[in-house]
Amino acid sequence: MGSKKCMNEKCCGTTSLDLKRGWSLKSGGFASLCYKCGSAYENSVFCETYHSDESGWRECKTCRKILHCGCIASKHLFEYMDVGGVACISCVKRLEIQSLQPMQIPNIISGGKSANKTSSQEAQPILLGLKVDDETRKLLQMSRAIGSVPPAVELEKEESVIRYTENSKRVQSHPQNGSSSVFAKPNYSRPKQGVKDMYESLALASLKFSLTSHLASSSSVLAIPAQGAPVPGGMVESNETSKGSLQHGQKAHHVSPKPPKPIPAGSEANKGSASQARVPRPPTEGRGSKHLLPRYWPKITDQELQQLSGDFNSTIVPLFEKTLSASDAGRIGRLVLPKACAEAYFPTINQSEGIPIRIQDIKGKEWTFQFRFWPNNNSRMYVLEGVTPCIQNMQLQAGDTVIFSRIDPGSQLVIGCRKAANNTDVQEPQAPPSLNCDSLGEASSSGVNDTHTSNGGQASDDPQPHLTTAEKKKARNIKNKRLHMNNDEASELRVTWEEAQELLRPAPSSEPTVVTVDGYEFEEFEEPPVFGKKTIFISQPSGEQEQLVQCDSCSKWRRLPANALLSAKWLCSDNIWDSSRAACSAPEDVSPGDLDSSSLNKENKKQRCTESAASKGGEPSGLDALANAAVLGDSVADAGDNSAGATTKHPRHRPGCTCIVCIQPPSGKGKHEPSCKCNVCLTVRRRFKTLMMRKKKKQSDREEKEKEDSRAAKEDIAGMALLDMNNPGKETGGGGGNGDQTAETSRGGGLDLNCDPRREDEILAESSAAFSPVDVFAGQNGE
DNA sequence: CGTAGGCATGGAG
DNA sequence: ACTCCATGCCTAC
Repeated sequence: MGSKKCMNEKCCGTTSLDLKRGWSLKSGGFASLCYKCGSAYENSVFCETYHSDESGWRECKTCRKILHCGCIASKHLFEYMDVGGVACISCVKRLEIQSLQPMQIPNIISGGKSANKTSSQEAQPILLGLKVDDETRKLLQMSRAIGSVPPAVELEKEESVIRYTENSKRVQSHPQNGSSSVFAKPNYSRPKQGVKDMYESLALASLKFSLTSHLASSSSVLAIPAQGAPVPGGMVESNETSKGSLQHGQKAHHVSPKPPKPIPAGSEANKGSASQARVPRPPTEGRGSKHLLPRYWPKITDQELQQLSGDFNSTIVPLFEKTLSASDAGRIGRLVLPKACAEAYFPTINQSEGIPIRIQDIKGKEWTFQFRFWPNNNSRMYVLEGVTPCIQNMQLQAGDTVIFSRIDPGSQLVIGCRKAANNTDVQEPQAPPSLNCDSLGEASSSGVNDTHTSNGGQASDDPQPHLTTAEKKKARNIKNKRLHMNNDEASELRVTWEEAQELLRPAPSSEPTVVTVDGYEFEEFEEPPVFGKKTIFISQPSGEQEQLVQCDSCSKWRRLPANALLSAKWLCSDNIWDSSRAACSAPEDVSPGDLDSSSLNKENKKQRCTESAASKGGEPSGLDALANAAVLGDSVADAGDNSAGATTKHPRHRPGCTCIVCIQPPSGKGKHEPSCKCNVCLTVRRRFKTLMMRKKKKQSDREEKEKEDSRAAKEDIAGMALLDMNNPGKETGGGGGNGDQTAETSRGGGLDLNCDPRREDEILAESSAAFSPVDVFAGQNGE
């Protein structure tokens, strides 16, 4: 495979066959370019055989992008770069190799967009050296053989030395002539990420090297810090070698045993299973994968890679990965692509609208996304649009990782995923941690997925096996952002949680211990609660309570004893109380119409509830009242009270809704005993407690604020406060006030059934004159 | 009013 | 000082 010739007869290289692949085409594919003449050859037919063995990455002197890779062409490119020639396929502005004499130092090379930023700062070449002697080479080769040395630090046969100065200067020395070419990074005036990456890379090498140093403890060396120069992450220690490494041929000494920034892959490597080591793989070829942060390096095990390659019967080239942010995984469906990755591995786009791009998932299913960008601060922000279906298909959420790979030949892009090792950081507590992309099934390898985990690989040993430091930070970020929810969001969650509580049932086997708190009795259970099937409690005219439950299979409603405890999933066949109804084929206990109509509107329902309860002489309250409204009441209404007319108020109220509105009892009726332990009373007490706390807090806040503001425009402020009182929760004060009032008045002083539950509570808190849980019912009921 | 698109902003590195 | 990018915000539909 590797032996290719440039077909351009005028190519300066003539017979040499050094083509560099990775030039993206508008078609979405990639071309190979002769780095000498720039001739492009579609179909990436070159170099495949070299990728695995000769990968490495270099920085283009012109554009500063990381030209990478593993192909032999890039290695040659590197060599030419060493002698001053630059054939960067990324920046296009190639310097003819012949135009420079060997070792002519292209100190500042024009071309890169940041080239103009360079210049003046000619830092002394304080070096971070990477020097290898034969012994080291053997060691590294061994390490590489077991997968513990990232390609990023793989060796060149010529033992080129790559060094980085403190100020991001890069020095290369070439062993063949013993001299060095020094060229400044265009914007080395600031510590650039790319340099940090380099540091990390070297640090990684150092770490891994040290991890494998038992193989040859006496051998030489890797990362050598500069003279007193602090090395990011403190991964290497200063050493005299730094001076030595200035001069080619001088051996660097010594490996710093001090681990660099924790790069978990390293620790994995330490586990010895090379093929399963989740090693961050440095950028494969791609135009200008410059400064591709290690966090984006695809972390995939050799085993995964092999398996996936096998699955696809092709060569899989992991490109990059990204941990999904909240917005990536959100409903907007926009996945922000790291700029460097987008520019390196995706087709070049010139229009903001971008292009549709087709990406396969592991199953071979093809997704089409819109690959586009937005102008952003003189730069671009690349996004993939329309990813929601794919994300959902893979059941990914924030904190999980998507991995982009490429299938060769053909350059088909593949998207895979890796679930966060511990979703509890960012996900709901009940979500079990998962390492697999369920939707991707077993074929999760190839960097595209986490096959090894599904194969019972080593990941299970390591709580956070594959997370890089950056990822952990990101995870923390996500976590923090989640924690930094504003009050509104928190309220939303509270509501959800309260709703969830309605589904909690005591464990069947557990007996409650009754404790009294503030005069209220609570049942405590030894066993954790279980989620039960949501049911509707109803009261028979006889006063007997029942509950209605809907079959998860046929959706028919069944009447069950009130004390029946149901699992979250319930089928007719589970009806042990009524064998005649223990099959889906049995007629429904309650007509669907009753239930459907019950979801119409609350106001109607409330009225119906009142009417039906009154007419039946019962004293339903709370959930019972709701249930009656939902079932019996609706029946009544359907039979004779359709004239009431449906409104759109409070459409969320449905059978089983336990909001404070729905569970209120009819006016003047249904007062329970203070010690009543029914669901309604417990719920009300709980809510009452919350209300009081909020009220107190709100009052104190308000008082404080009023104290501050009272000096200025007292009357106006008072007016505003009055408005606020009238419109609690309204951020925009004035406008809606009258309308709301009118609405409420028209409902006879009742509640706005459309109101936000949070507001609902506030209204309750402020409108309830008497603060007994039971009176909360009555108080809001227009009495 | 809800949603989506597009851009702006600001924190982090 | 600068870039990147997560997310907020505004506007149009």
